[in-house]
Formats: sequence, C-alpha cells, structure tokens
Amino acid sequence: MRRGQRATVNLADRAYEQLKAMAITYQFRPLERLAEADLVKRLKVSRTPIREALNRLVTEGFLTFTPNRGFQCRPLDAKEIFDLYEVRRTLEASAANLAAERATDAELDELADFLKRSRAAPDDASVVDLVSLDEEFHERIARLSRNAELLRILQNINARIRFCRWIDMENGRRAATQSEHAQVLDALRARDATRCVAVMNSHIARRLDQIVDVIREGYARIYMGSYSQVRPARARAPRVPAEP
Amino acid sequence: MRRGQRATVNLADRAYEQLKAMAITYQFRPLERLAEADLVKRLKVSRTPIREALNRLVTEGFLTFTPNRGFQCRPLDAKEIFDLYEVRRTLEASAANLAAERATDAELDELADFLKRSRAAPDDASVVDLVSLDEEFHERIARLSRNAELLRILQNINARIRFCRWIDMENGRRAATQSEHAQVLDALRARDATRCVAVMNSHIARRLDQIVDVIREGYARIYMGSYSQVRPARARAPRVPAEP
DNA sequence: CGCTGTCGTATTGTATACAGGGATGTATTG
DNA sequence: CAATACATCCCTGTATACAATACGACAGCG
Repeated sequence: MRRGQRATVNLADRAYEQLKAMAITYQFRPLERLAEADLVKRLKVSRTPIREALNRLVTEGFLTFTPNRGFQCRPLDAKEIFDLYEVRRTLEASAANLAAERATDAELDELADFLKRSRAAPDDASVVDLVSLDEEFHERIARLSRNAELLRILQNINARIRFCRWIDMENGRRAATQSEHAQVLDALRARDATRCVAVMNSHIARRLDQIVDVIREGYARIYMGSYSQVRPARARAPRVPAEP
Repeated sequence: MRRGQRATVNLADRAYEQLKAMAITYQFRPLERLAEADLVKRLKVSRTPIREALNRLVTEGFLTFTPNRGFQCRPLDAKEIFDLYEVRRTLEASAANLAAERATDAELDELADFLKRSRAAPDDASVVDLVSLDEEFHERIARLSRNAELLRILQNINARIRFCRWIDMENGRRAATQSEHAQVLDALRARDATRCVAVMNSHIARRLDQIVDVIREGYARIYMGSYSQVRPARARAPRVPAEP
C-alpha cells in the first residue's frame, strides 16, 4: 500500500494496518490511553515500528497524542464527524463536477457496471460490505476527477467516518443509497455538472442531520463491543501523495 | 504547536519544524535522497527523532518514501500543484460559503481590520511576508467557517503550495490580491453566500492557469538557490485534528 | 481533615547497536 | 569488448538500552 511500488512488507507498515483497523472499529475505547508496552506484546514487534505506526495515525487523525503521555484513542466526537461530513460533501460534489467534465464514456460505462454488480449483492449482506460498496462508488468518481489529492483526502475522510456509516447503514439505507447513486450516474452521463453537484450534495447532506443520533448509537456499540471483531473489507489508501 | 497544550519541546518536534521548513523552501533538490546520517549531523539529534519527523512529512505530502531506500524530496510537479490548487479552490469556496452563514458581525469587523492592516504593509515588503498575509486572510475565513477539518486540510495545502505562491507573488500580484480580498469581504458582509463562492472561486482560479510557468520559474529558483535562506514567517498548523 | 511535598514506579523520549537489503564496482567469462 | 555474477560497503529497518518525565502513594504539616 504505502510506499509506492515495492512489495516488501516492513513491520511498521503491518503495525500501521493493524492499528488503523483497530482504531477505525473503535476497538480502543474513546480517550483510552494506548500503552506502547501493551502494543508490543499484542503485535509482537518492538516499540520502534509501533511508534512509527502510531505517529502516522495521529497525523491522519485516527489517534491523538500528548507529549510525555503518549497516544490515545480519538474521542467519538459529534462535531468532528459533522465537520468531516461537511468537508466530504464539498469534495464529493467537486469530484462529481470534475468527473462530469473529465471522465470518458468508457469509464462511465464501467461505473454503471459496478453499480449493477453492487445491486446484485445479497439482501443479507453485512453493513460492512454495503458500506464498502458505497465507498467504492464514491471513490471511483473521485478517481474520475483525475485529481489525486482530492482522492487522497477523501480516502482519509472515509476511513475516519466509516464507523458511523456502518451504523447509519443499518437503518435500511440501502435502497435510498442505490437510487441516489443511480441519479448521480445519470447526471454524469448527461455531462450535466450542475446536476451532478446538486444530486451529490443532497445525497450526502441527508446524512448530515442524523449524526448526533448515530454518535449516540455509536457509543452504545463501542461499549457493547458490537463491531469489535470486524475487519475492514480490504486494504486501502496509499499513504503517499500524488502519488508521491 | 503540535500536540495540544504542553510546552515541552521534544527533539522530534523540533526536527519536524526544521525539516518542514527546509522541504517547503526546497532546500532539498527535487528527488534528492535524504540520508538519515547526514541529517543526524546537520540537526544534531539521533536518527530516532529524525525518522519520526521524516515520517510525518511523508504523511503530510512534503516528502516521499521508498522502502529500503529511504526518504526523498518531493518532485516539484505541475500536476500535483495543479491538483492542490484545484482542491484548495473548492475548499476555500466552501469556507467562504459557510463563513457567510456562521461568522458574527464582530468577526467580520476583525477581518476588515486585518485587511486594512495588510494594506499598510510597505511596498518593498518581501514576497514571503506578502504571501504570509495572503494566507492569513484565507485562513481567517476558514476559521470563520467553524470547521476544524476544513481548516486543517487547507493549512496543509497552503504549506505545500507556498513555494509556488512566492513565485507567483513576485509578478505584481499584490494589488489584484488586495482588491479581490476586499470583494470577498464585501460578499461576506452582505451575507451573500453565492457571491462569496463566485468571488473566491475566480480569485483562486486566476492562479490556476499559470502553474506551468510558475513551476518552470520554480526550478530556476531551486537550482539558483534564491529562496534557500528563507525561513517561514511563523510557526504553524497544529497537527492534531479537531482537536480530536 | 485536607493540603502539599517527596519518593518510587511506570511510561515515554532518545540514542545506539546490530542485522539485512540494495547498490555499486570489479572480476571473470563468453 | 560486453555482459553477468559476485563481493563489498553503505544505508535503512528493527530492537533494545538508557535517560527523562509524569503519575500515584504516602507521609508530614497546617
């Protein structure tokens, strides 16, 4: 993933992936202090790669840090999630706008194909899988915007709000999601940038006003351990820019 | 800076600030390999804090990394700068939009005041200072959007394109910048979100089509060493989110 | 009874040793 | 002469030892 090309797996990267997965699923309790010695025992590597991984996760917003006190799990904070959704809405609208200009017809066909395959997912698919499909649809559009930085930022935001989207997806969001995605595709095919922006905006805005409830539910999940055993569906997100 | 409250200065943070300043000013040549042993000698700290700093800078997009080969200076890449400007334009427009809704009258008065003081800067002010004032104006608006994530992302983007903005500012951009800023302020005071977005968009878009030229000039500067001795005007950008 | 200061322990911050992989240069062979 | 294989050296990746700091407990004092 990270670090461009080579397949070498170094311990720091592995620790990063593991810790990130744990942070996303809130296997650490909000504000819980992460003692490095514990993680050494759990991940079976020395402090050096663990600290490297933890530092990256701080930079990416998955953990917090206090000097001489170490790393903590980020709080599940309604304001933060709200801000992230707001930024995401802006960026996704922009991505759709750009994609309407820049995507080839063939690429839009592929997108349509993906949407079709998504609809074929079974009714009892897990929320984790459904959110994963949802994310991929949006990520594909971001890719069609041809803007690597936009894509990178969105991937980070998506990972940070993923936990909330699992919860959100549980209340029969699937049908609405699918029809809204279809509308986005229509607008893209029509090359109607204005409509793209409008549809994407309202698609995401609909979720914005429910965050407080989702957060409340989220706390319940964390302390009841509902998603703790979950593993993210796929490895993700190169770390390096453009890619640098 | 980083790490919320405590004033303790650890070596890793200091190394981070120094290396970041060097990366921004391209004191490293594009694609130059940064040998850790050299940095140890130059910064007079051991490899551990240096590696921590370098890793952060990779995550933030100031450096690149190749496994088993270490860290390199990012290339001065037109596509990357273009992408960053494009994202910036979207986010700044959004920030202005939100600020028009959320800023108090008193806050807009302060902004007006800042603009007035900026105009008082001497004619022979350095481009570094002028860009710093420019950035601060935009950063203030981002703050008025009340969206901590938006602010954070913009700060990162600003640092990454700062080098190009120095060059851009050299061709008598000052007057145009000031009048455009005044227009943004007007639109904010009128609480006219639509006009805010429009004005901000064109303010930034004007720069977009000159990037290729700026990059070309940038290479000349790097290899002639023009900005090498420059120090960024002020310490910046908390690392931690919302604060998460 | 509560507050404050000091000591001990646990945890983080930094340096450094050591191991392994990559790149380069040389020698040998076709 | 060119190409390839090998050896060597340098640099990165990881572990670990040591230093510094914070936290908690306990005791002394007001």
